[in-house]
Amino acid sequence: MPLSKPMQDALELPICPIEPAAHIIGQKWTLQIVYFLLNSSSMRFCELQDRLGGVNPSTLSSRLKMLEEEGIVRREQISAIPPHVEYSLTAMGRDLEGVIREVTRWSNAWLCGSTK
Amino acid sequence: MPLSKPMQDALELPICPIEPAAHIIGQKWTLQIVYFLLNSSSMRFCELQDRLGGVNPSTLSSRLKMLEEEGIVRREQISAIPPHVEYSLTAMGRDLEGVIREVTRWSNAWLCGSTK
DNA sequence: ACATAGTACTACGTTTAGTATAGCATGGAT
DNA sequence: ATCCATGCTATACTAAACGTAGTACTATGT
Repeated sequence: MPLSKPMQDALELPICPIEPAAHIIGQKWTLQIVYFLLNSSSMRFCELQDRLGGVNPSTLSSRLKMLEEEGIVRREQISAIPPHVEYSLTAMGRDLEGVIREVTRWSNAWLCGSTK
Repeated sequence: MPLSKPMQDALELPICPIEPAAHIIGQKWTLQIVYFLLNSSSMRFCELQDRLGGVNPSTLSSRLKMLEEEGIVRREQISAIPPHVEYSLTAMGRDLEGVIREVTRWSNAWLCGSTK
């Protein structure tokens, strides 16, 4: 049954419950970044840059900053020699595994479908 | 030495299997459009516009066109009176339900967590 | 006949997001 | 001192999304 909304729709159009998530996921590179971090526990900036195949470093930088602010990615300065930075997923980020799994399934079924 | 790049790295960078899906999903409004169409079997242009809360009609138009080309959305001209257009999901689009379900779960767990 | 309203858009000009390319800062190694 | 690697930032450009307005069609009211 399609959700029919009576009279109060102007005031409170049924809020789309995925809107805040869509705001994060619906940005370029977010899903791919999470995908790679899920598979490798931690990665460096340049490593991500290589894997993502041609993302521009400004975009990657701001995307990682946003994901850190949202609590999805953790940034750690490693003071070893040579010092560097490692990015990994928080619990919140790791919990996106279900989303990634479903996206992968759908992608394999309908987009990369030739090898099903 | 960190990963030195011989000559064949272009050949064997593990391709990200969600890239084609991310290209579709990682565009503004796509997830919300699919969410609403999953819940209502078919919707009109203006109805989507209202529910999405302030999407610009050019963007909605091009997004629907893209989704139709990808095989996710079906567009039907209804020749009743008054004539209008109805948008609905194809089988490919309906199969995104698992993705939407996981996104909803994650969103409720971490973003809208206070309520529900 | 003419204006008004609903539906589904398109057109125009502006802002924001993302891009290509280059360069900077730090810390070894040579 | 010079070179390289890492992790970015800076600059200038293009593409995506935006707000607002308007068009084309049909129907309905005056």
